[in-house]
Amino acid sequence: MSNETKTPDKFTIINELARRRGFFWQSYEIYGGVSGFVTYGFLGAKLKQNIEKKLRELFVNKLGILEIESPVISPSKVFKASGHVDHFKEPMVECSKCKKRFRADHLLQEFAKINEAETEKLSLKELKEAIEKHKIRCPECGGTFGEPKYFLTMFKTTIGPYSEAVGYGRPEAAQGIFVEFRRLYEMAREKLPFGVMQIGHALRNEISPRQGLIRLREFTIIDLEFFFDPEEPNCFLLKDFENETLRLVLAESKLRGSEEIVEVTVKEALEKSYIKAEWQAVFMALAKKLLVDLGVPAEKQRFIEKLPWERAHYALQSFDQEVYVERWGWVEVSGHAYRTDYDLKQHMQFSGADMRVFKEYEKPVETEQTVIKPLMAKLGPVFKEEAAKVAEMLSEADAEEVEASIKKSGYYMLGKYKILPEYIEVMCQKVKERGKRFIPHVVEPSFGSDRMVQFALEYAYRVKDDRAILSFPRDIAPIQIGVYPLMNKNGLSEKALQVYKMLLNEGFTVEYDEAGSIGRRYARADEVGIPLGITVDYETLNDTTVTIRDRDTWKQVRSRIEDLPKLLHEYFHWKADFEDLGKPFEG
RNA sequence: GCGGUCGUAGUCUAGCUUGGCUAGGACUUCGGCCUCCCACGCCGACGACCCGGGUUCAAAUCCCGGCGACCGCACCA
Repeated sequence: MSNETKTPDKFTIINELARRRGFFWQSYEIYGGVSGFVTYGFLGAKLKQNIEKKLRELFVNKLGILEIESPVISPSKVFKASGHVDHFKEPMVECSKCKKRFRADHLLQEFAKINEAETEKLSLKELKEAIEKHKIRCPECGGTFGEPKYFLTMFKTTIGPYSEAVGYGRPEAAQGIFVEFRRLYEMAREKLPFGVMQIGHALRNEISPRQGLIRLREFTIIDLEFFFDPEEPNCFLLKDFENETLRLVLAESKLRGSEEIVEVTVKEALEKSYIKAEWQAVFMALAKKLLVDLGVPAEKQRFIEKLPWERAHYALQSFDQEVYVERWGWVEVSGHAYRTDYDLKQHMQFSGADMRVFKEYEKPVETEQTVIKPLMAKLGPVFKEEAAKVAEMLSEADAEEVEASIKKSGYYMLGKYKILPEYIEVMCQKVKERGKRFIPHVVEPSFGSDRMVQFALEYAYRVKDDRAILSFPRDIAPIQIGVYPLMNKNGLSEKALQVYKMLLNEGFTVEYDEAGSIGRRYARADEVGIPLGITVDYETLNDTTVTIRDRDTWKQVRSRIEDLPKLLHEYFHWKADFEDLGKPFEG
């Protein structure tokens, strides 16, 4: 604990509030705590669920997205194929004198002026040699460096009792979707475009995670893989979103050293090809809307384009959606990557499974093709045991090239084999193609669930009369309604409990509180962001009306108990405002 | 992982220099009183020296190690 009398910043206050009221806290506290792991209390868990629900409402239903759940542990092959084993690591060297660690490639870039594209290709051995060749010493103390070593940011484990069966904890949920592509495509009734989403835990062994919910070693990721035909890249929802504005920081600005924000409509962004894929632009517009719905104003959001060397290995173009927070400035909340056919192609290559889809032409295309037919009766006697091999090579050879060569010089050199005209028959074959096979392209919006929780808290937090209030949008508040007897006697609590039970049966998330003064209970409720408070007072006993209190304005209205279910359902579905809930009441 | 600062109830903190503690206070929480609508007041209760080792008759206090936090460096495909 520091002695400084600095006033704590918003992040500190929110994390303290979160811990005190049970939104979330660092896990394993009784053993001293481990950074990068967090436990959500029931308020936090509920808030997170509500945020995820909100995302589902926006992304899943309208687009017919299929939601799945796949394992966290995968066999090593999956992440070898995906490229993570190769890319999800950093070469580090340690100074033998002061023990400081540096990125080996960064040292070469800085002190030997070797560019990034080249340092990336170097092996550990080559890195070591390059460091020695350029006589690079520790920039801190001038000491020499030890052997370069990779730091792998994936969690590694073994599957079953055999240590050679290496498994990895997934650093993203996307691969769980790609590896199941064939089955999922079938479930999507073999039609493009379609999307698959999953919400689940992911693991990254961060070197030093210390920013609360912003950087965790185990976190909840939401990956949505949207598959489409690159020849039909049009988005059928574009009309609905083309006039939405996006605030972009383009790579070209960043190259000029500027973080200038250009504000354009979705339509303009596509016309000026700031964004390459229509679907990606629409997902970005949806992502912006999601964060607005979570309470983050549009002007506190931006999309920043990644420079080529900043991009993940799979991405052709990618934008990070960032939210401005007081403590750290702009922080990523979602990534929007155009992954092309990279992942499916890799898995196709590594697994041998065919990841292509079949697309039928409107009319079958008939083409005439020149085909070489090897005549085994001739090849056999000439090439003996090599005849089969020659025949195979022939059928794979370019027929037109063979034909041309024979016409020109009377023979064709197939590698070291001399092919004479009589060995083959050149035929003209009519081929009817009904369609073609191709690997779909993918755009991926990917959200950090925990960060959305953090940002929802940050933007919900305000102070009124020295009291903390979490002004969550009403549909993500963990608790919807508080029910309070004005006093704890004369039958008020019995009546309040009736109201409480009635609202529970109506499906609301309700809390009953009779402890302490009414003002204290309102304050407690404000602090966890309960939008409405219902108070049973002496008038209730006469005319069965109660007061309803608004968290944000502290205003109150009066309504009949029997009208509550209808009014409240409307309120929480944004079909009614607070003023519509009853007659104004002065306490 | 390195360097600096630091670790006392749910929270904020006093005590540490110079060892003597039955560890003090405030807020919160819980129980009670008060016709009580914005953390009112009054009575009462629960609750802590980060962990381990050492020095000592005696350790919250001194020493060593570990763990954790904050800030900076590095890292964040």
